[in-house]
Amino acid sequence: MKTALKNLFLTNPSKSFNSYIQKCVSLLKIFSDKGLVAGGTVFHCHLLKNGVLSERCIAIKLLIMYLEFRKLSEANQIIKDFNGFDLVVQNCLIKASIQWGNLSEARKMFDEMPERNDITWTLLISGLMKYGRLEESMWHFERNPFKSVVSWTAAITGFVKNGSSFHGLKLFVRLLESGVKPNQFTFSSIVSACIEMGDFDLGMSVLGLIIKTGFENNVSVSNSLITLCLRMHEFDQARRVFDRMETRDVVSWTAILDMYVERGELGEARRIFDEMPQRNEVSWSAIIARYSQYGDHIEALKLFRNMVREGFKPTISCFSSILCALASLESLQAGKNLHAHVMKMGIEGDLFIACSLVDLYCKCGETKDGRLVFDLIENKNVVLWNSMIGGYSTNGQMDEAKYLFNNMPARNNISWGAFIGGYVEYKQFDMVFEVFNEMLLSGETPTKPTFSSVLCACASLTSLEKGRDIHGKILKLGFQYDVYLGTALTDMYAKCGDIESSKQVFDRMSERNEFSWTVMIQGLAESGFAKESLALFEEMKRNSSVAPNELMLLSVLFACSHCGFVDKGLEFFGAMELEYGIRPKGRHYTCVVDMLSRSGLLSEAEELINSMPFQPEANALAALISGCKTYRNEEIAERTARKLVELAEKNSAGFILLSNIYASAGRWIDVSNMRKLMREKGLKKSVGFSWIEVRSHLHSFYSEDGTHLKSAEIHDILELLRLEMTDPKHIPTF
DNA sequence: ATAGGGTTAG
Repeated sequence: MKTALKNLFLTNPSKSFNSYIQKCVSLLKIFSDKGLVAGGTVFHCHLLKNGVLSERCIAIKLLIMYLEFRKLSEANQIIKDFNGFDLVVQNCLIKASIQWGNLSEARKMFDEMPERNDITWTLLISGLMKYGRLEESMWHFERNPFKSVVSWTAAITGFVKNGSSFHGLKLFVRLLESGVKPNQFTFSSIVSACIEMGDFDLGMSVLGLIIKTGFENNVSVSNSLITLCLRMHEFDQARRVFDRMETRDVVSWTAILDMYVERGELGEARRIFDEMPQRNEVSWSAIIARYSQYGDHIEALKLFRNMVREGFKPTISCFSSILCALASLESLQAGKNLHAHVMKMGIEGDLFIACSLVDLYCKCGETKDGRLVFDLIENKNVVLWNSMIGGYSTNGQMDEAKYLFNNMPARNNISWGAFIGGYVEYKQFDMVFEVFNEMLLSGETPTKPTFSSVLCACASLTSLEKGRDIHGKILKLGFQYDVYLGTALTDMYAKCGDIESSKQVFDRMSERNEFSWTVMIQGLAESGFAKESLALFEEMKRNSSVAPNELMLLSVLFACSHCGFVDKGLEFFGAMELEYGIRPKGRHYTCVVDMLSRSGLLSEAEELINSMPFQPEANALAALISGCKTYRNEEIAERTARKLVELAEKNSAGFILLSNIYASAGRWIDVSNMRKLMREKGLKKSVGFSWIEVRSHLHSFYSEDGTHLKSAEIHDILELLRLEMTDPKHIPTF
């Protein structure tokens, strides 16, 4: 930009007029492409001063610039000065109307034009396609007297971008039959169609045609071919295409960068990124998006800062990646700052941005602000609806989620999944299965994450029957087990007590992550297979790159405790911080206290409690008291009980345990005192409930009675049964 | 005027 300006001022308009005009034209294009409103306006004055506004090409470029800036009055002024509407000016206006989404205006202008050229027709055809009006577009295409490659390509591209690749291909065949020669744009589009249809073989036969017509060395065609190979996971082939290219542009580099990212080789990708001969905002977006997708949000933010520092203007996709990173980090303040920035740029109406913003606010627990963003968007798409429903779901606002779900104009399987996920997270399992069944009845196919959340519900209910049923459905759909689904199945079987099936699923998984190992180790430990659990933990340390985590160590300690491996347990406990860098939490202490108390090491257990850097869990004290009971140690029991009373002042868990201990000792007066005290303090025991399944419908019963619809009837029947059992002479009267 | 790389929801 700077050099272009300097260059211009060195040119004398009176001496080399043509070169001067050409430089002005290219500068105007820069102003309008980069959206430099102020610079463009000043440059307008400069042109006025030099008296070159009457030059046709200058006036047109100026008009295009003002249309780009949406400065309508300035644009109209230029049209007036230039003496009205010729074909080129009208084409510019049609293009602007389409860009601003005013299709009816574009149609009106088109219909009223006295003459039209190929560009006019193509503008309308591609414009209609852009807004999904396929039939209307084709109607014009068929009537277009100038069927050039460009209009053919516009129509083909329109089909591909609207997900009708097959129609695009049919049109391509017609193009070949008509004798018009396809160009590099056409081929790029056709390769995209193959990608969209997932048809690698078809892509390869198109490649034959590309070579035959001599386009194989074209940069953009090669770039699409790289993407074709990437999508089909033919990474070596992709690299071969890249290596064969004579010239590569920033797109080629970005595509190959993405290949390494896709293979999970982020280090190699970063190396390529750092060594790329040229970068643009898309290459930046690509690497930033991937860092965020791989969970390194901090690095993504650092890269974003570097990008801005190097003077690149972040694109919409880049903003949405960063907003997504901020959502994952739950940094509300930074998110709000970026929101302000987005508003300043005037892109808050973009659907990608809006979705990310809704997600950001909801992940930070601010569903109201999320809703504000949601309500401001006029043309909502499914994704936006789903974001909002998902936001309410994760925040437990199921009534709001339900209302939106019932009133959305169009649902897809992700909407169902988002809605069901909320019920899973907030443990309303009867609703989970009700909605899930409704989903199946509606003919929607659940996605993998939906299956895994429903499996999680089965695990929580320990409903093996339902779990197996879901497993069957997954098999029937022919889903490949991915890590998430495999882990969910492993967990479900383990929690439902079918440890054999659990092990089977785990053994068959081709890829295992931290969660997979955790659920299996935990499953074995909690099902009483302590030795196997410990062995698996050792195997993981030996054979995988997964590092031990808090939950695994809890399972390992649990296993040691239940196997009576006191020494081994203490060894693991000691190694937690030193070897694995995990600071023991309350749960770990409780587990070790329990282990010591079970084996009669009461004073060691008491010592451990006293040495804790923070408040012990009430359960730890209860475990010790229970040990004292087994090994008859009144002294420690008394001291510990006093601590429990102290603790009970602060939380309800302590109260409940204490009253349970009193109850098991038969001290009913103390029990009733505790209950009274709890009521006075407003402490509430979390509600207990149980459930049964009748004809695949789930009935829940809460400890506060009367929540079941047929509660009264059930009690009547119970009374009948009781009578029958206690009074042999009683004859039931049905 | 037409094309290729990056972006949102569970």
